[in-house]
Amino acid sequence: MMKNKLMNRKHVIEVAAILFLEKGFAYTSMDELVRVSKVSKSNVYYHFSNKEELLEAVVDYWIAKYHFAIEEVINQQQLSVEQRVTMFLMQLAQGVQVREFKGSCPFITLAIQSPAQATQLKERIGLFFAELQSKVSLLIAQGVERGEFRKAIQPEEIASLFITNLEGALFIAETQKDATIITKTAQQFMKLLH
Amino acid sequence: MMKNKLMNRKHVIEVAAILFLEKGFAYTSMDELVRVSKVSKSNVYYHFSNKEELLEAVVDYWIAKYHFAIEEVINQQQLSVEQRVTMFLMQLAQGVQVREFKGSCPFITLAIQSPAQATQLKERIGLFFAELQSKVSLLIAQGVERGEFRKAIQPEEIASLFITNLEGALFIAETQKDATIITKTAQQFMKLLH
DNA sequence: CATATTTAGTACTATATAGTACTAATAGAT
DNA sequence: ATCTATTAGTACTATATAGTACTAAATATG
Repeated sequence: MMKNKLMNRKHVIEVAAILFLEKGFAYTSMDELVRVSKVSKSNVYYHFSNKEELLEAVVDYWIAKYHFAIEEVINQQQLSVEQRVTMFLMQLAQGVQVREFKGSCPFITLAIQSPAQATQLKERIGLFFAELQSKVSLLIAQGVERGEFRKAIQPEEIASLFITNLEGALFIAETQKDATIITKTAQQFMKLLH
Repeated sequence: MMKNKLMNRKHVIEVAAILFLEKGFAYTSMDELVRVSKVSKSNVYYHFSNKEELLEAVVDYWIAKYHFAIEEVINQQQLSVEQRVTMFLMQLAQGVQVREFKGSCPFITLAIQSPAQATQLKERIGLFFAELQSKVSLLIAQGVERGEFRKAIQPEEIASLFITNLEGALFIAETQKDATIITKTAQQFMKLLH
């Protein structure tokens, strides 16, 4: 059954990653995780000494997943900035729909649901957004260089705006149960940069 | 002690409104609410048959509070649209700081933390944003009429963008513990409309 | 093969906490 | 003055659930 070491660990994280978003961290019991993942409780606690440690692993999982997805689209230099952004947002919108409009932004959703003492976790999420900011800045700068956006555009400031806009779109999509708003608002936004 | 009927009810809602945002709905016990509010447990349950009913009252409280604050700034017709928007955002930013960067947007924060079965509550919050959207549309349209924004601006679409941007700014402010981003991004945003 | 790591299973404990049941006092309204 | 609505207090129950303790088996690794 066990193909390779730590297979259960990874599986538990993946199941928890979905459950924590769809049902909420506080509303997901370890017993339910055991039931859904089909991994024994003793083994779950063998890998994670408590629920909060599992939550940290879940946050790391989402960060790694997003980092990977972001790098993948950014590196497709043959595409326009607008095309790459749209591609990425379509992935996000799909994820939101798959999760039935729950946990549209995994990071802020988990940060909000985490217990007050989980400061470490919140810092890591803060760092993620700081890194995202610089990546988007470079992308916007590239858009300006390539003539996609007008010259007056300040990459840093517009990157900040882009991210806040995206985050808001994710949560509004959640409340309105409409994932199209994610790509639509970004399209509108980029129109303002032409 | 009791000045007027239902004084405790109101007081409990106000205390819960803060506790639910600062500590989280799931992490706020009814015992703590009793301790902080200094209202007896029996009386709390006299007014609210369970915790979820209290949560609904809290959401209604925030909706009423925001509606009032929004109407108040919108109606100051002698001010420019930009001035009114900035005024309102400064109020929001102050609230975020007072709550120490917790629950920057009360509605989405509470919606995310509410139990899965609280569908009613989520619908009410969805409605709030729909109403907000039409109010902001009118305001943007006024900005175009008055020549503050360029003529090509489409009020509906830009209102949607403005709201997503604001929501995102609130949550990014929370993760970065920096409230200035709320007014800054809005300023940047409105620059794009000139 | 021998040893360490990973896994399952079962039963259990401890604790937090939502909610109840009662009595009795106080305030408001008519 | 009387009746109803609101309040406090105290003690209690029921339950969910995080985490533990143990045994034993299966798998990986050197």
